[in-house]
Amino acid sequence: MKPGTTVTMEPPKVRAPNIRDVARLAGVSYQTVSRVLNNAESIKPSTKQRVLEVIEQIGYRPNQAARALVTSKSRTIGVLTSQTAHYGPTTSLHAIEDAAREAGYLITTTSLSTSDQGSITEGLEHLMAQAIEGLVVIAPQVRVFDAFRQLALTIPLVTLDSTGQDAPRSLSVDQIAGARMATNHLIELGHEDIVHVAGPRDWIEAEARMRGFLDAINAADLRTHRPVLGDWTADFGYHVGTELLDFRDFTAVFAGNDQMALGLLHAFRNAGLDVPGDISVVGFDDIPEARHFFPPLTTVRQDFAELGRRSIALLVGEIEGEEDLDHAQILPELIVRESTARARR
Amino acid sequence: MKPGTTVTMEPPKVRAPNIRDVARLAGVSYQTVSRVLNNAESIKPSTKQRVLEVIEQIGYRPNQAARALVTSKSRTIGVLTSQTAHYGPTTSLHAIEDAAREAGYLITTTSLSTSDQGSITEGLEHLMAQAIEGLVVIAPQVRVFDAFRQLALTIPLVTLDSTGQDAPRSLSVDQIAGARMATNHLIELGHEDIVHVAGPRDWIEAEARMRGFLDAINAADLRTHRPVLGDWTADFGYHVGTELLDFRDFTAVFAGNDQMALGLLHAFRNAGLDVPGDISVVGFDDIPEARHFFPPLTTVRQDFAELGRRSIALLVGEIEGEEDLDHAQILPELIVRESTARARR
DNA sequence: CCATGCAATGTGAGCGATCACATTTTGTGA
DNA sequence: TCACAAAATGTGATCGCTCACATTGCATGG
Repeated sequence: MKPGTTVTMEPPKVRAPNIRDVARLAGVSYQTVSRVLNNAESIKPSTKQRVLEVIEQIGYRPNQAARALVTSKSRTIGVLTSQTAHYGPTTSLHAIEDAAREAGYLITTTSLSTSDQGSITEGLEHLMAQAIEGLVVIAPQVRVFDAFRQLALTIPLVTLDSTGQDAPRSLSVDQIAGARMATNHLIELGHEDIVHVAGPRDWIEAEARMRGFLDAINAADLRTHRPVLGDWTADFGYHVGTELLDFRDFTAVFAGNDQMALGLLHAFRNAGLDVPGDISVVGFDDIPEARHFFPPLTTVRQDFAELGRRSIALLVGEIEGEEDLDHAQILPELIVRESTARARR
Repeated sequence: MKPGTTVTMEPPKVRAPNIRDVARLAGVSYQTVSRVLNNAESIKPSTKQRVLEVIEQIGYRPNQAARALVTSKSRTIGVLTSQTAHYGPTTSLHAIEDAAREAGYLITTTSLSTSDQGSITEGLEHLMAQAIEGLVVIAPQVRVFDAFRQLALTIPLVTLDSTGQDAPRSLSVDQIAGARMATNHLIELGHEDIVHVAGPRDWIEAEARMRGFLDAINAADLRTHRPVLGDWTADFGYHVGTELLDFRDFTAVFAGNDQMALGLLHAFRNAGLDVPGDISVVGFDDIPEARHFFPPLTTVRQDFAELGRRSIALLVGEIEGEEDLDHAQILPELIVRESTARARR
């Protein structure tokens, strides 16, 4: 085999303007230009003006790599998210991007297709290779914390989780309260046999909703079966709905999210049952489509955008060493529509 | 120099190890370490091995900023996306992230909350400030191209659009064909009065679907009203569905996406109409929930993940100067479920 | 009129890597 | 045995910027 012939293409002569080009054209030193770029104080307004004009004129853009190299600050925040196209995480992500951009930070996202330890570690490594200054974990699974600890990472971390106790810094919608609200709503309607279709085992959110459900059940001195563990999809809701009808007696279902609720509605309809006449169904999230389900879904609304914004506020605060950060939980809201009614007796 | 005389008691800085630390510990020059990092050819296996061991041992991570500075390559791809939590764009985005990571590129995303020219330009500027080497535009609106041209950007661009003619490099699901398939399906069922509820005016995808619809209508010598322009949401579908019933005669609706179709189903059901008995409805996208709508929705499936993967293949190919890139359109697929039936006469 | 002090601006060094080229080591055939 | 090319490794310069410190300009007061 021939030795690797490295095809070195002649780089175009057109080099991007640098700080010295600006300095020369403005008739100042490069340090003065640097001061203008960094809003230093002792700069004569007329000088600043002149420099800014040159920058504008030649379309100068500061080289972030050079800046990052010398300051060892990347101004980049990493986001680790699970690879789901769900409404909640996506909405939060958009809000995070907006908020970060506004705070002058850059976002790099890595999504996890699988939730095994290996891919989590790999995703984290990928982000760390970019020298991120902070990390946001959306829809976190418990294992993320293990991976984080294992890598002995020291950057600030904010998780959009639920319990607020696993991670030192976390932020969340109070999902336990939300689940309690949903369950109590059913209890108040007279339901005594309520099934909970939960999310996957290792999702913190799933666990919190389950806990809220069980809290409410216990407080009302009711009994229940062990919650069914699902995968958040409508398909799962449909299948479990079909199966449930075969071997369980119940008058209401509290689904861990709206998609699974949709599948349940489908299954019950197929079986000739009326919702809410025969069975009441409650979801969680209040995705924009929930009000157009048949019947329109009673669910728990979460403010995902607010969650995203606050997570960045928290993280940036921590990166920049501020005190008194706002960790308060966000309260969800019960939205009663037409999928719930008094229990038949 | 005399060994032993210099007591190296440097104050242990909390500095991350650099290439020279590795070199010293491995007993080679920094250049050799660099060669190992970049998989250069002429490295003795034993040397390489030793260097890799040191790297592993002290947890050395190459500094991307320094590398980017000297190579003027950021290995970063920007993604510009609209701030919607919709299934399609989100799925593509995840696929893009995966594919990019695999190709050794980093993704930074910017989402546009509004679609005015200003915010598009701002979003592009934000990405350019990171020296991105390529740009992927998801769910592009026509104005993005104007902004791109106006900034006189010279980096490779791939758009996940539909028509494939506005941009020099674009990749798409053949949405015109998809819309034609959906419409022909209705025509074959004997429908003669078909309404199209389209997406927003400045979305290329909306336009392509509209064009496919009109093509099919014309080919069948049918007449139709001017399509209604919507906003992709279920809410809009619901409202327009209610209004349509008041002043138009039709037996079928082709909705620009599944969400609007869901809203239409809701509106028709509210009016006491049966789908598909009285009215047939077709959607577009095949979101995972579509099969659980009431009734399960006939729709056009797009392979969003494949689209995302191919967009990165295309972009990376272009960045690295390859030839023979695959621009072939991806064919969508008609999924017939229960929301369509023969026209009543 | 000059020492003083502060505001404004300039100079040299270096962040951590790669590039181009220089140098040493190794392998080969005459 | 030795010239000599190829393989392996080393040295100096440099990317664009910020840092720490040095220098200049200019009003002020004694």
